[in-house]
Amino acid sequence: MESDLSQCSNAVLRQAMRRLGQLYDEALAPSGLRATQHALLSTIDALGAPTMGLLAERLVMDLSGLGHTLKPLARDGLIARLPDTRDRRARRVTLTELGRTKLAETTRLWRGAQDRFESVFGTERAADLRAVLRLLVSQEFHDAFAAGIPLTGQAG
Amino acid sequence: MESDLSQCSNAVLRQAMRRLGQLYDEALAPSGLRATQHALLSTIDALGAPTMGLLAERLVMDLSGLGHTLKPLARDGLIARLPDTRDRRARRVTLTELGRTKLAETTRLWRGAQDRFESVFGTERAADLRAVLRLLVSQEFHDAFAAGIPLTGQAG
DNA sequence: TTCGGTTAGTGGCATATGCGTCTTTCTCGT
DNA sequence: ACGAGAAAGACGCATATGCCACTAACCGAA
Repeated sequence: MESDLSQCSNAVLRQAMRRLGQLYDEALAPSGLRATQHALLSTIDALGAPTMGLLAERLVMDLSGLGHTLKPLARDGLIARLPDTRDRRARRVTLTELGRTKLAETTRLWRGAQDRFESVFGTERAADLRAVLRLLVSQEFHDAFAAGIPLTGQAG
Repeated sequence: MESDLSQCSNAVLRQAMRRLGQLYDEALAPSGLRATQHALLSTIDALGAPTMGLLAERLVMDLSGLGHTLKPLARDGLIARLPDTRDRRARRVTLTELGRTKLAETTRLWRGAQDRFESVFGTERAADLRAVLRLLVSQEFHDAFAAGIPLTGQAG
């Protein structure tokens, strides 16, 4: 029937997220951090000392949601929020020494899960999946959806 | 670099979920329900009067997580949890009259979002995406991942 | 029948996120 | 320089979920 969950892109995406999230979380468990937290630390590290806004944009997250998510990491001393000297409204998020150490640890564990996923699911299939998801996350798709105009046929 | 988020299947999947979830939620907003709640009602309806366990399995959710998620729906009178006469431990989840009415409403709104997504993202691309995600959610993949053995090359 | 192990749910605790509202700053146009 | 409106976060509130510990029921084997 048309209400079959497997036909709803959003529902299937959510199920997949729960499943894969569990696998990655399991792999990262020894570090005490979740996969989402590793992604957070990793992105902060990659951006240097991003403002909340930039970080939220990169993670495709709501600004306030990001704020909530960062709290446990700040509480545990893995990150710090420094005031921006240029714009006193802004906050620069940075990794602490402890945060950098933790990131090194979670990165090692993450790589294990990532490699395992690739080899089991198939390197090519995994790469294709990421490509399609990246398109889904892209600004082009977002704009196209808002306008109700089909995406121009770029590689997906 | 290898820690680039776009290279992490799990991270990209999560970003895509946030993005798509927002679009579907927006479409369902007039009903006052979230996309996740519509999926819940829809699945309950499709299964008739499933036990919590069966429902959780179908939704690829944790049993207790499902219990929490059902609370708002029960509070608002959209579903009811009836004791199973055969097994007094089990609970049968069913839609109330109000729940059925609400489901009809959300289904209409959901179809709008679904159609829009298909036409913008591309019918074929959307179908392919769902197929890959279904494979990711499948028991075969789960078992293969646990064993560390590559999936046999079925269509994906 | 009775005891031990298993199964179905519940509740507490914690993270993950979005929305709306409020405060503090910025930025401009005049 | 001043005031209106935009921009960056902070917070409370609510849903989404998972893990663990605990209780109530079931189910076989002895």
